[in-house]
Amino acid sequence: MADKLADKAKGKGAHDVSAGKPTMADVADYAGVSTMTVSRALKKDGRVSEDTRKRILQAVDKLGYVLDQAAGSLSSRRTGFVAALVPSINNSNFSDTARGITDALENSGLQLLLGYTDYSTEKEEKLIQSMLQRRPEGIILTGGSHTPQARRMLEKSGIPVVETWEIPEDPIDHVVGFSNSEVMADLVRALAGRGYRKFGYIGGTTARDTRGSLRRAGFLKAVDELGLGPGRVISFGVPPISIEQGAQAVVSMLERWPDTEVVLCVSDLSAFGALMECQRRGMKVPGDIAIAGFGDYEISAFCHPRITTVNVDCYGIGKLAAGRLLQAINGGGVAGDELTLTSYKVILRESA
Amino acid sequence: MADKLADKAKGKGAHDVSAGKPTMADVADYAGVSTMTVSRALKKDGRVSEDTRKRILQAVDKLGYVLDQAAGSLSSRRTGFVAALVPSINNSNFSDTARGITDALENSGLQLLLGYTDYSTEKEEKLIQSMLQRRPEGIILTGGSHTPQARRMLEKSGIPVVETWEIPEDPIDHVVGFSNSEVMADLVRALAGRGYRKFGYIGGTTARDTRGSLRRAGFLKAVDELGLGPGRVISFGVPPISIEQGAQAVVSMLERWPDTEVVLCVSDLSAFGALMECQRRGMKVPGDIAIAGFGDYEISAFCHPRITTVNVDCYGIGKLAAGRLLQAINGGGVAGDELTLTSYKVILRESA
DNA sequence: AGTCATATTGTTATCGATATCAGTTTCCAA
DNA sequence: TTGGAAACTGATATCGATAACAATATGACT
Repeated sequence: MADKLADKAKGKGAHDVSAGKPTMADVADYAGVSTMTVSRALKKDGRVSEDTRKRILQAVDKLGYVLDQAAGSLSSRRTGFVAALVPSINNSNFSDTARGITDALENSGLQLLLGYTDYSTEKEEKLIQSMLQRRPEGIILTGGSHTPQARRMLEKSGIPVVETWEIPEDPIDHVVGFSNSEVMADLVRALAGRGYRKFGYIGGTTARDTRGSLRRAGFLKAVDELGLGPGRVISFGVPPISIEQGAQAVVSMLERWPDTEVVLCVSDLSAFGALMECQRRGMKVPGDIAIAGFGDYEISAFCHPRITTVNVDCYGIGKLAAGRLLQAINGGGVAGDELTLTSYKVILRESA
Repeated sequence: MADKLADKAKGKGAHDVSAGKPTMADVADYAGVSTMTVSRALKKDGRVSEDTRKRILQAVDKLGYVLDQAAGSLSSRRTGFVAALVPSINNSNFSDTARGITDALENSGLQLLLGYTDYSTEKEEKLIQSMLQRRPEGIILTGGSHTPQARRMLEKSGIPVVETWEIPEDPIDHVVGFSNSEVMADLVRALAGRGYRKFGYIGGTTARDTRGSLRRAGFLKAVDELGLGPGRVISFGVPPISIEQGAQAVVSMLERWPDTEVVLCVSDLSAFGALMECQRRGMKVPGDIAIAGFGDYEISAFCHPRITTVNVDCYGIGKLAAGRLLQAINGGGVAGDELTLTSYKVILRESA
């Protein structure tokens, strides 16, 4: 009733244009239609006559009206959000994936909620919880390791989930990724094919970076299968992997096993660090020692010598994952497989 | 009244737990309190007795309840969103800024909505429009160039705006940045101090990357002021700036002005490309030609030779911008200046 | 002319939380 | 004891949009 008084004060039905943000009701008043018609006019699919639509758009422009999606979400029960969690955005592999997701979402009307886990499942759990409060219509994760609580929340949420960048043993829902161990093993085989025999590996230690651990496992397995003795492994600290760590690790490698012929790195960044450190010490790459990376970062294609690596189509992972999510959200049932294997390619360049 | 019937059908007050997502009312029922008490219990500041809080949290856990922030936003009129637009996330300078923003927002309870403009003011305008529909409580932009429509929308929105990475002539609201031209000029002076006299510059052409244009302007101005004749400029295409462009541009530079002593680049990425290309051609850097970059990317500190550059504290820009935004959102009036100049530092290394 | 499909617009009832104000209880000082 | 502040808790009325269904107009077709 306070409302009625207010209305009276301003003149019945004449919503006050000057004060506060205009609402859809203001626009409706101004255009002489109901809010429902305004609502319809503002969506592309709305069935409204050209004439009234024009009138409404004029009113919108005149009043400077901006649709309030929070209100819309509540009543339509569709928030138009999609959540994606990546370990770090300060890593061009993952930012490429984020870009792929963004591009795939471009014309879907969905808004991306991006979060960084810092390679920590605990932080991932917290993020999942806070993301779910926004009622996203789907969620994209990196990797297959999650806390039990995180899994529970995701399962209960009832929204489609896409895990990326790995092939989890026990997937939650959809998967778009590749086998890190197998890809690394392929790289080992390719290099063995080039004649290298004494293999070294540089990578992180912790279980925190599961993809890194898988790559190391793939390295060890392949070296072993080729009968090239136990692989030589130098570990450094926790992710994020930096160039500097690669530089330090290659020094340790050379101290411990001076006759190492080729060093594979968990990431192009560490490979680059290793390469530069070798050059700084006057070593020839690949003459004195060969170096290979993982991830096909831009630098690897342009540094000197160019770095042998594996391209794992980071952008494509994001694009496919988001596409799969859209299918699951819109199409309801998904056609075909729940598992999408993404392509990868060993890229032999000059460094190994 | 339909409500009452429904209630009756299920048994008065006994919200159906098994079906659909539980709401706050379900939790309230289960815990034997009102929704208001549940609401209070779920915020840290809520004044609820320890006893009932525990009971409520148990109910939440039991029912697997997840707060719906869309509904909360509507009634509290606070969405808890902050929007940030960066030109590209696939550029470590801007992803560092994004990281700074994220970190500053960490414990504020605010959720970041991140968008990529691809260096286009048109796309920025579209993004601003769609972001505003989410009713963010503040917005962070990169750069000072915006479409008139974008400015209008921002001004009408009534939320605090922070422009970053530049000092706009006509700021919308708050600014956290530095003078791209002045910083580049400083770099020129520092290199002139090292004895270089014939200056070249590699950078983009378009007005699209205003920061790039400002840097070039600063270069030309400084070279001129030092009486070192007109600077030699090689332009390449539109952003994003790639390593490859730097490699190509340095070739053009050497063809056109073979006696160039030092080449400054709009970004470390192009500097790196130029450096590698020179090495590939057997040129000594800095012996035959010196190279400098801008932005202090990680590679510059580790490549061989290390690249002389300018650090512009990308992370700090993000952190300060978000801090400033928080002040404006919470504190209401902002203490002190609307303009925050961020620090920068010329870093002389081996390449120039 | 009458019937029915189509196009357009309106009415009503929520969506799920929180602000606000109003009770109720507790506890302590006088 | 008792008044009254402080601590809790609850009832009610929104917040601003949209779904679902209803109503009306328009026109085509038999």
